[in-house]
Amino acid sequence: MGRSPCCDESGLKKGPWTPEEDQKLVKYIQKHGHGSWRALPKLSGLNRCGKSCRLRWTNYLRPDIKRGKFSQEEEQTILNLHSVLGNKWSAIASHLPGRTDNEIKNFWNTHLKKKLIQMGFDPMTHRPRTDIFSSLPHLIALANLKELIDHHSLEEHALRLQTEAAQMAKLQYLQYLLQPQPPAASNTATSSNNLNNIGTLSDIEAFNLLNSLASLKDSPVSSLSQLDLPASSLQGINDSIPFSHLPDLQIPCNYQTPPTKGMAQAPELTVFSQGENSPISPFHFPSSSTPFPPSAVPPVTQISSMVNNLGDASSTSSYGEEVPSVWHDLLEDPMFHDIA
DNA sequence: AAGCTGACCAACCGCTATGGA
DNA sequence: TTCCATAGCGGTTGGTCAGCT
Repeated sequence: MGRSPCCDESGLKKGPWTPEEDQKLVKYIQKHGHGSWRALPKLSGLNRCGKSCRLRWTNYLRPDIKRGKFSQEEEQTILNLHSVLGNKWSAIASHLPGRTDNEIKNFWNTHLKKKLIQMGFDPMTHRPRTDIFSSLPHLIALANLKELIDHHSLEEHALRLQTEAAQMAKLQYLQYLLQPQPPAASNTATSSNNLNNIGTLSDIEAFNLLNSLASLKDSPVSSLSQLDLPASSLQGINDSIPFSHLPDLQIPCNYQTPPTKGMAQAPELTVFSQGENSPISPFHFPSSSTPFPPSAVPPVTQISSMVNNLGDASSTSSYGEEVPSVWHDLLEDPMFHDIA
């Protein structure tokens, strides 16, 4: 079966568009609409294939396209939506008026993805990257890290903290989405929760978020019921979503959220390690400097930077423990560099 | 000044989905 | 139901430009 060639047909121009071509296309569409893209090039006098015309129009010439740098809010929205939707660029673009999927995709690939990687996150899962720890068994054997093990396996602890923080971030974000909005902050939309704050997050997308959270059920302790979610807030999503059939969400740590008072103040989150009575760290989420609503990113960066600082033997991390000096020795070892 | 490198982004490629005959 | 044309989407490529050596 032959796919009809697009621009390979004889004589059709490819490559960058000239201002004259742009003008022809815009003039034609303004006068006649695009109608059939296949027929458009002939009718408008363009020596291009219809697909090329369509892309040029939708990605560049459309009058409602917003150009220029992405704002902080847009960046945050992209991060939030990507953590839920993945590489569904058109779905993400539908929440950012004036931005095209192509533009968002480019922005992601050239900026946001790198940012996440630099901060130690897997840009696809928005979770801490574990690959940097994959050589740990070698390193432990290499450096005889009894001291580190005595320190309650700091690196494992840090890794666990990262994972927990990522999971909590998602829960926090879900909780944020479902919070009832104070009347003053609400707009005219019928929904009464913060789903409005990222445009119109669809029911399906909210459901996907819930499902992604439901996958975190490996360890005991917390459940959805521990979230500060008034039953009425769930109505804002969709009555047809069978919440009662969702698996009970299991989070591998305790966490407490003081009752939130509308949107004015971000909830403070204190992390408790499983089975322990005191907080495992002075770790509050979100920190005063992190943007709100949070994506999966902000809280974890604190721990990530702490892990990155492990090589500095004299530093005391936000974790509150002195970094074992053995890390310093380890990093000095030439074999470490071979592995790394 | 020339060459190199990396960032950026418009455009293309190829696949899937959709709708009409 | 099948086939085909078209639209839409996400991944990739390649040209341009700025900064650095």
